[in-house]
Amino acid sequence: MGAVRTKRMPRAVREQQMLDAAVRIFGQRGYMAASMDEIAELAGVSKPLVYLYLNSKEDLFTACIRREAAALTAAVRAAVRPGLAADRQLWDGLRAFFAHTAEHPDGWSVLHLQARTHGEPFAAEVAAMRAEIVAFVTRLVAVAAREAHRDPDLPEHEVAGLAEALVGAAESLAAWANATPGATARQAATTLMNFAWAGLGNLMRGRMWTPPAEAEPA
Amino acid sequence: MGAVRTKRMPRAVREQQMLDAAVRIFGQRGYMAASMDEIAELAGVSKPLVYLYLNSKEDLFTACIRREAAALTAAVRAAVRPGLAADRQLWDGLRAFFAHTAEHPDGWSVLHLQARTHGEPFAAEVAAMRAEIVAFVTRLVAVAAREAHRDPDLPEHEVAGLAEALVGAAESLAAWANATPGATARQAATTLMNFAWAGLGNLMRGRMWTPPAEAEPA
Amino acid sequence: MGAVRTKRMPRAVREQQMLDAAVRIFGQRGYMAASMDEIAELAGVSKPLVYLYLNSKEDLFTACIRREAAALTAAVRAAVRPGLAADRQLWDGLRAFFAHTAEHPDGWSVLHLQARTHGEPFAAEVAAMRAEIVAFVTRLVAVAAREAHRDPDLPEHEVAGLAEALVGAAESLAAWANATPGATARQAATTLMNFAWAGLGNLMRGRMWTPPAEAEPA
Amino acid sequence: MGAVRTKRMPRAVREQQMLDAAVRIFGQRGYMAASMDEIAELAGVSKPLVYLYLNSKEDLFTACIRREAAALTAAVRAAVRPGLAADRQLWDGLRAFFAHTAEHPDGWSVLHLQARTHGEPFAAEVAAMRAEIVAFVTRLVAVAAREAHRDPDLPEHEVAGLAEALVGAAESLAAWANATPGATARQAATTLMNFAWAGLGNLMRGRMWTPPAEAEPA
DNA sequence: AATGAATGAGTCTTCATTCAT
DNA sequence: AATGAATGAAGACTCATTCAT
Repeated sequence: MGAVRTKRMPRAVREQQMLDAAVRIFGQRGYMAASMDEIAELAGVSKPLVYLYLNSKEDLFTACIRREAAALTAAVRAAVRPGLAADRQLWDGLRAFFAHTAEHPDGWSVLHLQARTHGEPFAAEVAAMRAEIVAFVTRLVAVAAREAHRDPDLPEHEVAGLAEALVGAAESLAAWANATPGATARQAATTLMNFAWAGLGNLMRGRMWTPPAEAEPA
Repeated sequence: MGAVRTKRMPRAVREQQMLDAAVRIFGQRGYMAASMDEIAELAGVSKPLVYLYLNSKEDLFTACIRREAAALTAAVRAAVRPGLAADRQLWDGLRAFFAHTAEHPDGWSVLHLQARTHGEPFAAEVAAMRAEIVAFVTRLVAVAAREAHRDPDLPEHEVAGLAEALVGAAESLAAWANATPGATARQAATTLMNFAWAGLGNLMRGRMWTPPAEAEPA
Repeated sequence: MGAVRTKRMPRAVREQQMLDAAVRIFGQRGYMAASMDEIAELAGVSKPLVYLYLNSKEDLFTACIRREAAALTAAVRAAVRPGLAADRQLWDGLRAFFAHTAEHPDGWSVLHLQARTHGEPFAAEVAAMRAEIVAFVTRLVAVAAREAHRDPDLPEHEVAGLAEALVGAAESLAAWANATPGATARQAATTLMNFAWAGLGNLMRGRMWTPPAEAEPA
Repeated sequence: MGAVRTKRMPRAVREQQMLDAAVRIFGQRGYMAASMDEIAELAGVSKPLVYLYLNSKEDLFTACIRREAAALTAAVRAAVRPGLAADRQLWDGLRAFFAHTAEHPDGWSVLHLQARTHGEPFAAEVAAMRAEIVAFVTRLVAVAAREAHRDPDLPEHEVAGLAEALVGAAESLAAWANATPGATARQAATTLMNFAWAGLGNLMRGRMWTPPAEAEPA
C-alpha cells in the first residue's frame, strides 16, 4: 500500500514525499489519529528517517500546514491581477481559491479542519495565512469604496467583520462545493459574488439594514 | 481542579455532570486528545462510573453532540416568532445564535470544530442539526422572495448555495466574535444582516452580479 | 435475557437460581471470562445479593463444582446395584455417567474443563470426586479378578494406571459423544465396555502385552 | 525472575524467546489469567516488542498452540517406523508421546487444557492436531485387523469411537504420569498397551462384550 | 430480603520516539 | 543516506467488590 521503497534520493525530494504522505494522512485521519508509522509507510521510508528530517510529529504537522498554506495563497495570488477592477480581482481570487481547495482536499482539510482543532502551535499558523487573506479582501473593499466615491465612514471594525464574514462564507462554500456532486468552483464563486458583492455595494451606498429599536430589559 | 467528589447522587444528575465535564474537555482538547481519565476527574467521579452510564468514548461524545445541538436549536427556535416579517425572524434568530455560542464556547467548539473533524458517526450528527438550520433559513428566503413579489425564478440549487453561504458566514462570525474582545452578539448579527440581507434583497430584485465573459482554454 | 426479577424468595431457592446461572456461565465462558455481572443478570438478581449469599467469585465457583460433582456421583451411584456382577455394575455406571454428562453439558464443562484449568483451589475439588470414581472402578477390577480366580498379583500401581486409563477414556468419550451428532450414551458405553472389559479380561488371565527388548543407549 | 534483558537480537531469535515465555505462562496460568506483562517480563523484553512481533494476545496464543502441536506430532512421527508391525508402531508412538509430554508439561498443558477451554479460534487448532493423531491410530487398527485376517466387519463409527477412547486414555495417562512421582513414560505406555491392545485383539477376533437385554420403558 | 450507586486495580493495546549500525 | 531493533508512557475499557439504604 505504501509507496515503493526507492533507495537513495536527495534530501529535498525525500522531504517532499514525506510531506505528501503526511498531508494525506493528517487530512484524512486528523492530527491525533494519524500515526507516524502510517505516514512513514505511505512515504515509503523508515520511521527514523522521518524523524531525522522532520524532527517530531508536531514539527511535521507544522511543516504540512506551512506548505499547504503557502500553496494556497500562491494559487490565489497568481490568479489576481492588481491592475483590474476590485470586483474582478475578488472574482478571480475566489475562483482560484475554490479551484485549489477542490484539487487539494487533503491540504484543505489540514488547513481548515485539522489545524484549527488543535491548540495554539497550529492554529496560529493558519491564523497567519487567514489574516493575510482577510487583509487582501479588506484592501479590495477599500478600493471599492473609493471607486464608489463613498466617504470612508464605514467604521474600521465593521469592515473587519465584513471581511471575516466573506472569508467565512467562502470557506464554508468550499466544503459545500467539495461535498456536493454537481457544484463547480465557478458556481461557488458566482454564488458568493452575488451574495457578497451586492451586499457590499449597498453598504457602500450607505443603505444599511437597521435593527429594530427594542425596549429590552437586562 | 476536579469537582469535589460529592457522594451518592441520582443517575440523571450524575449524567449531566459527566456531560458538562465532557463537553468542556472535548471542546478544549478535541475528541482524540481528550482522555476519559480527565473527563471523569473533572466530573468528580471515577472512570468506571462514566463507562457504566455512558458506555464508551464514542457514545459519550455522541451524547455531548446531541445535547449541545439540541440546546442550540432550542435557543434559536425560542427566539424566533413565526408571525413576524422575514428579516425580523432572521435577525432574532441570528442574535440568539450568536448569544448562545458566545455563552457556550465549549459546546460550540464541540459542534463546529470537533465533531466535524472526526468521521461519519459524529459528523452526521451535526449535519442533521445544520440541515435543520439551513432549511429554516431557506424558508425565510422564500418568504422574502414572496414579500418582494419576485417571480420564483431563483434556481433551486442557487438558493441552497446562498443559504449555505449565509450559515457559513454566521458560523465564521461566531468564532470571530468569540475571539475578538470588543465584539458582541448584537454587532455580529448586525454585520451579517447588512452583509446578507442587502445582498439577498438585490438578488430578489433581479440584480445579479455577472461574471466577465472569458476566453478560457480548457 | 436474564430471568425475570421475581421478588422475595427464600434464601435456599435464590441460591439454587444463582448456582444454575453460574454453572451455565462458567461452563460456557470459563472461570476467568465469566463475569459476576452476567451471572447476576442471568440469575435475575442484583450483584450485591450474589455476594451476600456466596461471598466471592472463588466461593461461587467452588460451590458450582461441589454441586455438580455431587450430582454426577449421585447419578452414577443411583444406577449401580452392588449385588450384580462386576461387568454389569461397570456397564450401568458408565451408562449413567454418559447420560448425565450429556444432559448437563455445562456442569460437565465446569468439572472436566474449567475447574482443571485453574489452580489448586479448584482442581483439588474435582480431584476428590475423580478419586472417588477411580476407587469405585478399582474395586470393580478387584472383584473381577476374584471372580476370575486370578492371584492378586497385578501390581498395585498397575491397577491404578488401568483405572486411570479407563476413567480417562470415559471422560474423553463423553466429550466425543456430546459433540458427535449420532452418538448416544448407550453407544459410548458399549464402545468403552468392548474396549476396556476385554482388555481387562485378558489381563486377568495373565495375557499381557510384552514390550520388545530394546538395546537403547542413554 | 524475568530473563536478563539481552540487547539487540535478530527477530527470529526474539520470537522464540517470546514463545518460550508465553507457553510457560499460558500453560501455568491459563489463557485468560496470563498477562501480557508477565509474558514480556519473562521473555526479557518490553511489552510493545511482543505486540510488534506477535500482534495480539490471541495471535500469541495461537502461535503457541501451533508451535507446540507441531513439536508434539513431530516427536511422535519421528519415533514411528512405518515398516514395522502395527503393535510395535503403536508402542513406539505412545512412548514418544508420553516422553514428549513429560518433557514439555507447559506445552502439553497449553494443548490439552488451555486451548480446549477457550472458544473456537483455539479449540479448532488443537482439534486439527488431534484429528491427525486419531487418523494415525485408526490406520494402525485397520492394519491390525488385516494382520489378524479379520473380515472388515468392524463398523466404521465403532472404530472411530475406539480410536477416540484410546487417544483419550493416552491423554489422561499423560497427565497422570506427569503428576505421579514414580511413573515413567515407559510404564504409561506399557499400561496402555495392555489395556488397549488386548481389548482390540479381542475385538479383532470377534469377541465383543454384549450388553444385557433390557426392558427399558421409553 | 434486596439494590442503586460507586470505585481501586488491573488488562490489552498503541504511539511517539531513540539507539546502534 | 537509511534502517532493524527496541521502549517509556499513556489510554480505553472491564471487573470483582463494597457502601448506604
